Amino acid sequence: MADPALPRRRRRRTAAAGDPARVFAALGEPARLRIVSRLCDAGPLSIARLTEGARVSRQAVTKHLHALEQAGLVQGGRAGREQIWALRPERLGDAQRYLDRISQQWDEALQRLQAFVEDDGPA
Amino acid sequence: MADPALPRRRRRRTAAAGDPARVFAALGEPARLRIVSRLCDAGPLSIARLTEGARVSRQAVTKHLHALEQAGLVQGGRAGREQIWALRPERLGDAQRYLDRISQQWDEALQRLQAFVEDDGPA
DNA sequence: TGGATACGCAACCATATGGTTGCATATTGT
DNA sequence: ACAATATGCAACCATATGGTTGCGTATCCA
Repeated sequence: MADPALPRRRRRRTAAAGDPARVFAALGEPARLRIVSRLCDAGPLSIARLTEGARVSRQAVTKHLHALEQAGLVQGGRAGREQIWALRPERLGDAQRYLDRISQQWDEALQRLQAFVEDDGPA
Repeated sequence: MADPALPRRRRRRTAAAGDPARVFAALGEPARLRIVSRLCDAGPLSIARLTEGARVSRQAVTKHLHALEQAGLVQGGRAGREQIWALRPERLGDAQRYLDRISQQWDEALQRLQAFVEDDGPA
């Protein structure tokens, strides 16, 4: 990590890996999804910087950041008088893998259906 | 702006592909995520069948199904006195691709950071 | 036909959620 | 020290959300 603002690993109170709904819920709010997106391609940003691009107040942004933190998607740390928030891509990976898994289940279900049709279907 | 001269696009009640937050919000409710998961590996199910596995009332399940429909994740149809709901995997694919995209942005940001460190960093 | 099954609709309720404003605190820089 | 900046905290508010119950309707089947 190049950013000295990021504190040491603080793994508390964040969503467990086996809680995909929490991550999806966090991403399900347009303002929050935007924050995640911005952190994704701009790197760690302060609350003030994040508020610049948003249409809501600083406090609203702060609340969203806390929600994202609860979901394990972002992590914050202080740098002087600023609080810097950074993306934490692990949970995004979790969400991806979850979608992959149920998509695969869907494909398997389709295959089972095909097998059933071939077996029992119209002669 | 929609030019009135252009052929009108089919207006859908369901979420547009470019509305990932809506899909994530739909998946962000544990009960709904469970419904999606069940439809994924069990195939189309009636409301009664879906209610069997749920801890909430049939009406709650119905509401969730409507929410999922709004997000474009499921589609319902009648079969006699039953209403059958089926998964609609396209939106899941959209969500997957969205996560892929921002994950990739994150990777590119990391690479930019590395390039910056190599260029300007401690000699 | 009549009962059982499957569902839709509407009203209602408690809480969660997203947003705001006001004010206090800490940090920076002159 | 002082003003400006960046943030935290708490109260407050309107609406959305998830859940329930009650009741009416359609369909299946004996």
